[in-house]
Amino acid sequence: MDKTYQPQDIERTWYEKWEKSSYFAPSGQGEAYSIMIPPPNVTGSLHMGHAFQDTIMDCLIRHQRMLGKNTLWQAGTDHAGIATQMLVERKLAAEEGKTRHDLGREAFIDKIWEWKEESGGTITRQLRRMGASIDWTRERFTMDEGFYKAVQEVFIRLYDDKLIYRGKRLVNWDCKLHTAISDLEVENKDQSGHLWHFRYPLADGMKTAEGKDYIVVATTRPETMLGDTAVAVNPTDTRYSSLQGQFVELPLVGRRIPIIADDYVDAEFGSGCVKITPAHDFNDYEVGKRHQLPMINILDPNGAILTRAEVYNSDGSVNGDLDDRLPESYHLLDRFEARKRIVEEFDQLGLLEKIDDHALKVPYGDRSGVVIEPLLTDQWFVAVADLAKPAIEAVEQGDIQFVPKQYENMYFSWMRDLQDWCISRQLWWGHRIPAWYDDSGNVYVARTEAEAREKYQLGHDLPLTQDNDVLDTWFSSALWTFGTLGWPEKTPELETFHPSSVLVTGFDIIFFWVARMIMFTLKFTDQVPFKKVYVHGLVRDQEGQKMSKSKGNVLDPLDLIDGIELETLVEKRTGNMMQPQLAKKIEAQTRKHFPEGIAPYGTDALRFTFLSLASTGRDIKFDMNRMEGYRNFCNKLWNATRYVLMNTENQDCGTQDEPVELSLADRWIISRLQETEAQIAKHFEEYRFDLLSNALYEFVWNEYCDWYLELSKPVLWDEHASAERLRGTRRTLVRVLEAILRLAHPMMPYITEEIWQKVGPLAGKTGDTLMLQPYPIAEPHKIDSQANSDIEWLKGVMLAIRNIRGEMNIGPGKAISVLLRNTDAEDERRLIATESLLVKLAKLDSIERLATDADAPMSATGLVGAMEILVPMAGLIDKDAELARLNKEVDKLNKEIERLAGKLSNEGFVSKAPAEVVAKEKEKLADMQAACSRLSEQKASIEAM
RNA sequence: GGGCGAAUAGCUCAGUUGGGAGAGCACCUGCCUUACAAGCAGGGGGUCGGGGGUUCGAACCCCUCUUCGCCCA
Repeated sequence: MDKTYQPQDIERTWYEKWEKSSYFAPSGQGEAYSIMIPPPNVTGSLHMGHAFQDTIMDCLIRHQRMLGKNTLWQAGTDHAGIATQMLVERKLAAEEGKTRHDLGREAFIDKIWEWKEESGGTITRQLRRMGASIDWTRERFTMDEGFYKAVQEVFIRLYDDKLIYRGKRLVNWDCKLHTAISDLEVENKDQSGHLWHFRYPLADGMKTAEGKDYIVVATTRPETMLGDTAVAVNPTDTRYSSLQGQFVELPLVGRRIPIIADDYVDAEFGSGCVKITPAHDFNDYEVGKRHQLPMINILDPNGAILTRAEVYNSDGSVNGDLDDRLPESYHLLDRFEARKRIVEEFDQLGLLEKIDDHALKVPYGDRSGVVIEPLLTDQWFVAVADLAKPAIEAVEQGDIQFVPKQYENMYFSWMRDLQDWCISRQLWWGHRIPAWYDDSGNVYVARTEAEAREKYQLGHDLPLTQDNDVLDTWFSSALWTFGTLGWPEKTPELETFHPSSVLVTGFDIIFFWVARMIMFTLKFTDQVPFKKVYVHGLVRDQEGQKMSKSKGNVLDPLDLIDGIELETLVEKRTGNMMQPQLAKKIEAQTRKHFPEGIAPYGTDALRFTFLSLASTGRDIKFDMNRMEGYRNFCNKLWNATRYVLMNTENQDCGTQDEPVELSLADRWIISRLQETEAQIAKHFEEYRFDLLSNALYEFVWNEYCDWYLELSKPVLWDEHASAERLRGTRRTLVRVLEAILRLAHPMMPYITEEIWQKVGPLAGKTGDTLMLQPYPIAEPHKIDSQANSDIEWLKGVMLAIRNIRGEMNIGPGKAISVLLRNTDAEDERRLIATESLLVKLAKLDSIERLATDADAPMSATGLVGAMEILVPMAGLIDKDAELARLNKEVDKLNKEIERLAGKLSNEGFVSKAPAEVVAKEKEKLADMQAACSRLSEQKASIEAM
């Protein structure tokens, strides 16, 4: 083996071997355990969030596989409607100078498929590098034929059950992409804008309480006034009580609109009057519905002013009564141009009261980057009220449990205030809505046109055209757990692996995905989609910022695995940017954070880092220093193995269960292994990957390496040791290491597999791969509390001696003599058991006992319980150094004694605290007082010399 | 404005019915000791965001304020 751990040498070959050997596929034996990957975007590449999430899933699935479950981890990608369409459109424009309209719908979709075949697999290749033990033979894509069948089936059944309807509703409209988009795709940005205060003249000669012939409304979007259909005030606002039910004359358009009263209006804000534009604002839309106001749409799909407004009644039906004319000078004027012009015109008319600066949130499309307009359009909706009820109950009753539990509140709060879900998108790429229309606009929903004719008994000559829209990608994602297992067919996979065991996901998509999966899955399978939802935090950069391409702080997980030169990293981060003006800043930032580029850390170190960061918090700040620490941990494990192999290969390790004699150290490390196994099992149970990885780290480094390997040396290097004793130690060395490898495998699959190939056989294990070995389970009868306390005592003695060496500057090479005083029977017993170990590990010339009252030569002193450890100072140290050291100790003890004495002299504590707590404190105080007086005596005697 | 979350060592974070403040990294000192300098040994460092309350006892429970983050209006 190399002297240092070199991850790049071992990773690739193992993954290929595992995959080729079908180790990832379900075993077909045992209880089923399944995880469905949250499908990443087919256009995407692996980012830190994926890598984090996939590490957790892989850790879970490998653990369950080793526990003997019939495990399925199924992966796939979603078709990402907008993202994919845009990507291929850009490519088409760049390469052929064409738009999708030049090609037509079918040819364009063919182009997308071509692109998908060539480039769609990036992320799955990257997943392999992460070591993800996915059953690739069952990889799914939301646009697969079989999956489309499930999507259609769900749509048709929901429609037939009246849970899907089509209607004219207000949606988030992207004026550049010409489609409705979901709330998830809208990014609200803080911006400083203005609040324009307009005077609206009162009709019919009415006057306000103050005698004015107008009222003032304030708006952040003046252009929408062309579509106003009311002015609202708070019903309790006495300033306007006489005006409720009266009318204003809407300037520029001359429309007569009512003054209504509604609680929605905040009397304290502005003038207390609000203009109501139901067709262009979500709040106004609700107000309009409450008051049966007409809705007047003034914008076209580009966000320009229409030549004629579209007027609807509050139920969405066409209103032919109201005047639909718009001022001619605004026709086809862009919304922002119109805004300017309207403000000017109000000013000229003397109707502009004032302009205030105003901070507001402006919605932007996250793909297009343009301001989103609420727009009245014909869209398909899912009526979610009936679906939500069982979905809420499933969580209330515990059929689905969130981990951590607090996220259930987040889920409930959203589910109890649910809006109907707009599922149609005006795109070409996606699942086309299975609905047909005749010339008079009647809707027929069926799988095919032929089926529609049959189902609705339509004549062959009735012309039908299919709906042009496609479904929201989340609509298909909501079927992911059962749609990918073959539903609506009753497949064996569906029978075995549904419901899935756990969903691993970020809290940011609880609403958009998790909740919808629960609703749809319950509706169509009468099963929950998953029994648990493990919700993890979001990965952020070292400054706590969200990682995003425009901020230039993204890290590619593969660069952390393979390493990357600084210049390449800078180029990667600043090349091909949406906002090139940020490049300089990003370059500087990158050079500051990664002055040397990034070293190759390997997959296992990256995975271990993710796991150790997976606590219950919402933010995960990724810290390169921690990853370096865990790379070092891999190296530690590597080198511990080298030591074990050097001392066991081609030697008698008791593989055939020959008789052995186990030393105290052997019994101790076996005992601690059981405790560690129990701890790890508990942490797995509770999804505490941070505590889990920490428990492993602690055991491997601080116990196995720091103590057990050292304690094994005196045995293995002892020429007089018996065969049983040598065998016992060798067997323990390899067996414990082999157990460590199995314990660690779900976290660090590569290094453990590589090492296990050598260590496994020495521990008597057979099998081609560590992956399929049984996971270690604690055996409580092997917990040896006496061995534990004896070794703790030994550590105490070692620590006392090392402390004296360290502080007295006695080099590690220099052997010293030790005197022991005030030993009790237990100390004596332990001394006999460990003397040879102490002599070798602490590098001692001799250990001698002194009678309890005997005088000692001038010595440095340490305490283990009541036992004094004296290191004679002759020729070694100066008096002052030892006195300083003792003073420090005595001061520390005195502080603690003062605190405890105070506590125990408190009447309240002694009478009210539990008796065992009081007894413990008393004992502690007595021990410390004893220790303090011993050290003080020692101080006095040194001073006297 | 409403809701949620966070604030513990220089940094990143643990801290499980309330009972002696921890880890890793960084720092200081000494060591190339035959597994490992990506290491070993020893050491220093915290008013647990501020204030108030409950309690014999609070990092932990309650109230309040401050700062930061996210979601919603």
